[in-house]
Amino acid sequence: MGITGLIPFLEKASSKCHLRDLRGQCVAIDSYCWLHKGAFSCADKLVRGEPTDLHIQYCLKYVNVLLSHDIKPILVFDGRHLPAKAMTEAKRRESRDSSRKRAAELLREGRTEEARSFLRRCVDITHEMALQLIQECRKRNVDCVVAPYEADAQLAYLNKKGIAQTVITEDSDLMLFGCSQVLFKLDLTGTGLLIRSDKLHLAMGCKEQKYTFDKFRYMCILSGCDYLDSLPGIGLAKARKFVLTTEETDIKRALAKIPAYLNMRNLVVSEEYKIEFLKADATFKHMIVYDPTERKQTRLNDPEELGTDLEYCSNAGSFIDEEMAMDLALGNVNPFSLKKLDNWHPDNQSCRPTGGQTSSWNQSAITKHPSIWKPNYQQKHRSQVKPDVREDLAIRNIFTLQEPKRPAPNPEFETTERDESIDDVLQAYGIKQTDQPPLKKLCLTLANQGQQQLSSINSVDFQLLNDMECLERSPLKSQSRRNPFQITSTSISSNGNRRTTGERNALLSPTKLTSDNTSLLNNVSPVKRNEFNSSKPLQTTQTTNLGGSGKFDKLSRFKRTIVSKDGQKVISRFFSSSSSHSANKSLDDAVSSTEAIDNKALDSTKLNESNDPDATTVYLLSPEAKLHHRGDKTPKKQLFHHNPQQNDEVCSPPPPSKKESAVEPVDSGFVDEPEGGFSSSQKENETTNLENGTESNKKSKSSRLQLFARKESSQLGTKSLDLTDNFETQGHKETSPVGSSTTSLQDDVIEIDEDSMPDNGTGKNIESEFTRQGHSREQPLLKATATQPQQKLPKCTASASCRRLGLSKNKKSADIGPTQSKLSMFGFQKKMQLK
DNA sequence: GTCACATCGTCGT
DNA sequence: CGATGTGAC
Repeated sequence: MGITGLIPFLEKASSKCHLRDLRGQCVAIDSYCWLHKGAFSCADKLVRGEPTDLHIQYCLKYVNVLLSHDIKPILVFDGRHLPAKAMTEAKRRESRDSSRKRAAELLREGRTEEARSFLRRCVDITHEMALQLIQECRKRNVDCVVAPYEADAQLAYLNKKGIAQTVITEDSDLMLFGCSQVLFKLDLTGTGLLIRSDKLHLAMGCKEQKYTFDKFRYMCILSGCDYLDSLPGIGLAKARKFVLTTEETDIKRALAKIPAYLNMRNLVVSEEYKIEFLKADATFKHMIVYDPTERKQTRLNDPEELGTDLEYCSNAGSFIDEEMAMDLALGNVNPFSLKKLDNWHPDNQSCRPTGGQTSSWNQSAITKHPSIWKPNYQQKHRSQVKPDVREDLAIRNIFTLQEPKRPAPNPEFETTERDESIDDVLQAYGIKQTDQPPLKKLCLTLANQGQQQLSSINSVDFQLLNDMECLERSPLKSQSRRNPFQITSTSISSNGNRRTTGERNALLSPTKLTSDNTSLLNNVSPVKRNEFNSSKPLQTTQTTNLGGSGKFDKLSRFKRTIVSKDGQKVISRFFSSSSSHSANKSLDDAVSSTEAIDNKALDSTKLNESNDPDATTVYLLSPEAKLHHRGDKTPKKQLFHHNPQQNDEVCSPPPPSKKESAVEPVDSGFVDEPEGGFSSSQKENETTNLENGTESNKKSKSSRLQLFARKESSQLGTKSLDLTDNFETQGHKETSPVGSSTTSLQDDVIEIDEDSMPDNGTGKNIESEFTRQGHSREQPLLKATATQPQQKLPKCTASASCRRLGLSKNKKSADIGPTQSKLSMFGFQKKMQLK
């Protein structure tokens, strides 16, 4: 049950967070949450015992999203039930049984819809499901741990030990176990609510000096927790009042004073309650957990260290023998029966990851994260405590075991890496220093020859050059045999829409990622980057400093916005109304359908249908968003129309939407791009490609479009240019997707002449904008053609989005205006208006 | 204002 | 599991 009302109570200790803010970290996940949510998609099958892996795939989507943000996930699963929770579990089982019976009755009566709702309520997350997910994770080299008892304590232990810097869960109990920071309400777009324990005093409403974590925990237990019901009439508010009022340090004596402090004369604090309170407290502090690096069970905190009488630890679990404990932690045994189900062992050579393969993932995926099960993991990877993507945590290439890809930008570099030598930096990025001079020379030459020449050089490289110069490091020496930044690969097949596996691999290979360079070194020297951005017209990143404060954290939350011409409407992805729920199939349909739908076949059909040279479209969705909105009927996708006469063969176009005249809020990705985050964008594309190879074309096109936008922004004046040749392969026909493009460099604004776009007057135009340096001027940056129903817009409200984030509707940002307030809330807000 | 309790949604398309 | 609404005190 958690602590009722705790998350809203902790509002002041919480902040909206995007996974990009956790880049480079190791994160421990309460996998039950994902499995439980995922089980909703196939509840009837699970209840009936029919084979399905939809819930597993749902979890893997989350794993994928984490990987795409350079985050090492550790999936943690519940183990045995604590004696203290036996009652709760019995009640749940009872409830599930009655739901099942009710569902069966309704089914017999033919009331299938009602039956369905009861079927959902009786889904139990079994260890077999957990094992199914664990096995998929093993294939991908994603670590999993089954807790001896509750996952909560295990998560807290991984956090306490420094193995995981953040914990992801939906259960507010995690805060009581002492996690330093917990991410709640994570969605597939990567946004969540981060609560930090060092801010808890703000939520408690007391001075930092007066605050102790013990007080917080006492408050929560008093208000009622899993291990102890609250005294009647005591909730969070009264418990808070009490723990802040009493000066009594001995909690047992303090408890006796509750009625007096709270003016509740009728309240009786029994001796039994006091003991149960101390037991509950000890359960939170000393629950048995598993240490994967030591390979043994231990307690979350040492009772001796905290002066806790072991007598009170009776509800905190008991130890089991070492070998069984290991098997339990690995997931090999059923936690309750201890029956052996699997025989996986990290030391066993035959248990190496083979790569993921599911019905919708037709690419293998093996992360290169070091496993926590490797001996001396913590000694070897101590730097994990300090986020550092370069050595330990980078997902170098989750597709293959090829050479590492240069890691995505890490905001942490701003503070931690600035003093490194350029050699170190370049090496860290897998760039040989000898690779640099020709590029540098070329850039300088071209720069000297004037702006016109720059159309033939990747402006991203110019940015890199500048950053290198800004670093003022020792001159680089010899000539390179290979320029890692040069545009080499052939990303587009001549048939335009379909790539062979080889072509796809080429597209995904590290050397292909020329666009990664966008801002690699920007992150090394953001200050210099800013200087560069403001002083030179050749601007390739969308870096924006909304507040003009120079604070990089604000920079990192740069917002690319999509605005109307008058800039009135502000619509974020969160304002997008969710797609209307289609009429549910009858339960009979769902449960009796034994013909599995071949998604792959469906997708390929769509792809073929979409192969229409007259209606080339490009998704502007972020890869994360695409995870959500796949398929041509999903409403949140934003289509970008190209002039077919421009011989655009960028990639396979998705089938044009049926209602081209309608417009839907533009979604993310395009606006959600981390600053300079091209590598991450690419990576995300790769990751999402895992799900479905046929998606790769449009996704990579989205990526290129983003680059395209940036490249456009780098051009002065009005100029028509063949952008794609700059970053696509030479020798492949690929012309600018739009005819004439105008840019306004000073405002980082790109304007693509809408007249060049064949929307035939049926589409609505959307203008997007980069705001920069606090400019309030809203300039059109990109006009795109959208295909979504305009009618959905009014549904989108700020309060709805607040609710979604678990924030108070009344929450306001004091120092910024309403628009920027929203911007800061969502990080990647967009403004949009429809004509 | 605070708390207790009941009810609903969680996915997917 | 949390979010939300309602009613009692």
